Amino acid sequence: MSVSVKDVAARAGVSVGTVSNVMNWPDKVSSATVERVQRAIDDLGFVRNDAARQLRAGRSHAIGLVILDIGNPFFTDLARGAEDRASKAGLSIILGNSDERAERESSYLDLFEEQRMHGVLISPFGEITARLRRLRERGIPAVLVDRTSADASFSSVSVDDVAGGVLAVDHLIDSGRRRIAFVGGPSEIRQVSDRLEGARSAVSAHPEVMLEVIETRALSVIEGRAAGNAILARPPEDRPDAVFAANDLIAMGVLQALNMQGALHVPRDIALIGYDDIDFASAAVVPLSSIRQPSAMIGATAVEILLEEAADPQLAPRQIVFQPELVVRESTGR
Amino acid sequence: MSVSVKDVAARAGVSVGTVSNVMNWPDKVSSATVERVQRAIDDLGFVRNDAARQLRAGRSHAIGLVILDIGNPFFTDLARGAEDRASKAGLSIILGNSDERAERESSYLDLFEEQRMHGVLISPFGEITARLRRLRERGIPAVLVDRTSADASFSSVSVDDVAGGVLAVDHLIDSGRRRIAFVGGPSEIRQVSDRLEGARSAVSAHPEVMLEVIETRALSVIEGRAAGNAILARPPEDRPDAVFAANDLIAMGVLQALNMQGALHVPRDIALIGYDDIDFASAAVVPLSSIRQPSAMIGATAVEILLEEAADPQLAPRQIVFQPELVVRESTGR
DNA sequence: TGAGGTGATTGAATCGTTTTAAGAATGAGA
DNA sequence: TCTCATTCTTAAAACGATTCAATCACCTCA
Repeated sequence: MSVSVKDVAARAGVSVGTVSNVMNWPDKVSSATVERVQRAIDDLGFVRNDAARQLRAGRSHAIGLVILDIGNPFFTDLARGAEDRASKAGLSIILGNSDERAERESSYLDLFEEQRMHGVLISPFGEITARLRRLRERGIPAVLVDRTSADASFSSVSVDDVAGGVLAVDHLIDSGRRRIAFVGGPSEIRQVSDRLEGARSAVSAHPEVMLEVIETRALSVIEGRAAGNAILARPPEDRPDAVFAANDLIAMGVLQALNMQGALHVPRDIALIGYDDIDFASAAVVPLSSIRQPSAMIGATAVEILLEEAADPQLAPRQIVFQPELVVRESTGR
Repeated sequence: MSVSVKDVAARAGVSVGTVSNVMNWPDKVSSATVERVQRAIDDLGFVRNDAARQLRAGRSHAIGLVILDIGNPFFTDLARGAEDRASKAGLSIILGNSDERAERESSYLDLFEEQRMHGVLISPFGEITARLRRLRERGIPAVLVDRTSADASFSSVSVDDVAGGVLAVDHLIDSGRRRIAFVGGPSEIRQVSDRLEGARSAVSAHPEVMLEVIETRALSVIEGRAAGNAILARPPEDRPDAVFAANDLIAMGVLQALNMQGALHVPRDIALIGYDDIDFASAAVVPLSSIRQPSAMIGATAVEILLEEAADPQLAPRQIVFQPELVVRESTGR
């Protein structure tokens, strides 16, 4: 059923070793032989068996990537970046979606260990440091993405959410806003608390600016709309003149609520800035200002570090932190 | 560095064959031995090497899935359904995103052939029938998802988009609308033309109902908003009283345009129905009626068929077509 | 003519698991 | 005591690509 190097060797009239050399070290083989073997490969439609290669090599030619949520554009962009970088090194990416469930995360790590992956990239959900440590002992390096390693024992590539919060609020203040509401939650989510911390720190430099926090139960459009309606219900003098939403979904909800009645206008009465810069942000009724994270770059950099650690397991872990970027659109204009 | 069956066997004081039996055919081994071997496995932290298993088995324990667009919730839901069904059979899903690029699609097929996958699920983009045929000759079955096979030489699992068009327009007619506009495009996309065909067929049974087509250049929010503005610009007597959008993104754009000015009201003046039932549909300012496709079911069914074909390559290809479902929300109320 | 060198090719060993035929141990029945 | 079943267990042979020491062919130069 299947064609093997043996068949190719027989057809080309050479030994299996030579066939292997043609594929992996063509310089070692005379050009006449290369051509003859190549023709045999084409004639027979030979495709090498990766399992056999892997067994011999001791490790796979793929990198495992476990992400938290495949529905989140941030992670799919990250995966794309990782894929592009990996394919340059002749490696492929195996994508796993943990869906924020510890048992799924764990079963992907099992799979990746069984497959003797070249390395593992993971945005961790559960407590997996021990697992990763064991993988490393077995020669499979791991790099954290979008999270930092608590004890710095693993390399990580993440984004500075505190700086993002500063960026957003500084922009609001720069454009003349003085009463800022932070909308988002729950605050246990690190991204939320970091962004809020950034907001607080930006405000602290301006005594004339006030910051209030409107906590939501989730980072969804629905919750954002509820918060927006709550703002609408207040007497005008109690309303903020700017909203910093913890992510774009919240911002879209707030925008819908404020615009709905026609009583208030974004950005005239209230400026609005979101976070993540998802595709929908630019397609909103009023295009949303937002904070963009270099998602693809994170993926690419993580692969880069992983490759270096795979080549030299002695390397000290590194923590890479990217800076987010302000994207100004209509929703914070005047 | 790595622990192998040999090490386990040595520690448990049995042969490697027995260790293998403990893992794969525990009934063949006395319970005392099972326990002893199991302890050795745990003590040493043995994880079997999948490459070696695969090499011996001749095929991998994974199914390859190539989708068109990882950013589209329809496909991620489909992937989730496939994953759940596959894991019940002890198989894992390797997800590839072709991004509607022929060369990426092709390179995933290369990868899957090198890996001697258990089978391949694919929503095809380019012309790949010949490739799939070769895979089948080599013992790797393939099932098409979200597309039918032109010559019925492969099994497929898809959704009846024509029926979806009928569902949508019947619902609009049932709720008293008489002047319906279909908004979507480009018409080369099969989904678009099928849905329009369904709309036409629903209208043809009602001589009092008119259908017009407003073609867009893409299935995006922006294009939808442009179409909505075009409708707004018409004199009131020329406007449709219902819009059937080719997908939810278009529908959201139309909704934004119509609601923006406050001149028209959805659903009072114009009813609006979308297609796909994405998460954002229920979170829109006016919750969108839509046509839901059983995405997860498609994935699960495709895996099911694939497994049957993998077990018996002689099976005749089957074409499974699912029926879409009407989801009524406010946007088509009165 | 023969020693030495160079470059191309070979063939056997190897990776870690599963499978299978053969072997050992135990017990039952004659 | 011997034979025949019945369990369990073993050892060796796959699977297919890669690697590396060994061999071969050919050439150069003393």
